[in-house]
Amino acid sequence: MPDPKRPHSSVASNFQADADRLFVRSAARAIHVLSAFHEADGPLSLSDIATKAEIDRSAAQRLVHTLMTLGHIRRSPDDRGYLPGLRLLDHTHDTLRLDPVVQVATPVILEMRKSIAERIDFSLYDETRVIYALRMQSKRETFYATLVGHSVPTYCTAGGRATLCALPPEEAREIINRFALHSYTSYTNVDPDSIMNSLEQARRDGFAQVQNEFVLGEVAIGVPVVNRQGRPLGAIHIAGSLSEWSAEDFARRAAPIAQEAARA
Amino acid sequence: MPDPKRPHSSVASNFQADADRLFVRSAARAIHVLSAFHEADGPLSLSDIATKAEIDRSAAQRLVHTLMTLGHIRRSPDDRGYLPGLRLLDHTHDTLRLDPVVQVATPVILEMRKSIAERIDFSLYDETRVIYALRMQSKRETFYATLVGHSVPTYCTAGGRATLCALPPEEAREIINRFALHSYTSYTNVDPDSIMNSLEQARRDGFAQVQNEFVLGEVAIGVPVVNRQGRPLGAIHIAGSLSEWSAEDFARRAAPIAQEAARA
DNA sequence: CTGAATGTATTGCTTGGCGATACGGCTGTA
DNA sequence: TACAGCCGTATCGCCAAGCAATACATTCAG
Repeated sequence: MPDPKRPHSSVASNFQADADRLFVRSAARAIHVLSAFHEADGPLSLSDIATKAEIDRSAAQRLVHTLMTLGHIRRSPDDRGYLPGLRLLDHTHDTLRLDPVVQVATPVILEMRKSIAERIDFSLYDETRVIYALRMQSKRETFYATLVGHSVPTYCTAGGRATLCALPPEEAREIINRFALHSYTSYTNVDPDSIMNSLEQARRDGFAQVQNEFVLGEVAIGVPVVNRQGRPLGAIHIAGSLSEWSAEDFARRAAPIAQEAARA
Repeated sequence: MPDPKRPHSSVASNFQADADRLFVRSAARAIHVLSAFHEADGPLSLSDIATKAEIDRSAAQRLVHTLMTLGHIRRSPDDRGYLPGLRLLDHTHDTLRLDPVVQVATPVILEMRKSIAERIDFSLYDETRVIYALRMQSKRETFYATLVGHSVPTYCTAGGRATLCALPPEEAREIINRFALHSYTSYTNVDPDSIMNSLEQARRDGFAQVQNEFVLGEVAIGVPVVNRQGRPLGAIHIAGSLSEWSAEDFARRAAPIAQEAARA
């Protein structure tokens, strides 16, 4: 029962099911502060951060102060708000460098690049999305979503479908259902049954192919990378432009390369 | 005066000059836990983390537990320790995507790639080091230090010297002195005066050139990217192999391209 | 000039986090 | 096969670290 003397109700226990005696709230709040930038498209003020992290301004002040002294947050160059700090990139490096999948994938991807000039990526599986971890750009790169750490949905991308098709169908379905399916282009497939069919097809072919569903004018094929038990760890994918390739030619050319790479 | 009843002396206030009433120790500790992986070369156990983060096992347990529920730490695939979690890559993406320097550098770098086939990188200045933020690999890439977030010293790399030469000499000197100068190769220049001379040279030429000092067989040139006040923000650098280029040819070829790019 | 932002600083109360300790399960070895 | 030494996990009582509220100096827009 809430203590009437408490100035504010403790209803919002600030995330995390209560009575987890090992959960350190301040630590989680610090992470929430950093995560506030996920929904940002420019520098954030203290109040912005407080809102997005769902804490009060005081907490935001303390946490931002702390994270700033550690280099994980900095003021924006024009002194008009806060930005993620460069020290975060050190953790990036650790994450990639220590990831066993990335470790073995790196030389293979570098080798692949010799056989095909298109854009090659390696991404890691994270349930409803895959996260770009290694990127080899092609000569003609237009948009700038070419950053490491970029993540895309599993249900409508070649790399994503590749990982899903390595799962038991019921698990894949569960993940697709969990998603708020969204039409990125007029070609995006948002029907769960139809997506399941694509997975079935990909399982037969040994690779997933997607055209126009996420980015218009793009054709991509993806091959899953699985562990010993057959569970997906990530995917290798190759993307090309539909103005240069027919879908069939692209698959014929790229799929064997990716498949061979995935075998290693 | 220390209370004799306190079971352990509070001498070690766990980093951070005391009496900073805004400093949230638990938040800092969480970051220290993540930073423990900087000195790791494989999965870490709880005790490893405790040691490297300079906290006790209990604290490590609580913090790791918390960070794990947030996806910033995970168990290693073979269940033999902890690794940095994939959620950290989301912060990577934010850091790069929101960085104003990266924002303007990206299209320029992508454009550059059309004119030269060697390895092109863009890195951000962080005092004693520069951190790789954008990477365009060349065809023949051998080692796998090709990851985003990788950082290298300022004093003996082309990108680093480029940023230093944009600083007032006394500041550059101060940063060089702060460094434990280390010979990466037998060619590494570890004499502060001599490094200062290289900076002077780079200032005259408009670009910094380094051969063999950090990686044997490699020649690289770097051009600083500065803000309106002339302070360094980062550097564009191009690296090639000494087996294919003479130092002079490489500079003649690469420097103008990089300089033009830096101007934007 | 005013009103609403910004970032910064202070304070007293209390609960969240602390550190010690214990435990069961592996693994390697003596 | 016993044992020593790790591992990760779980519990508990105490108290200072962290909390929320509040106040304030600046800056900027209207």
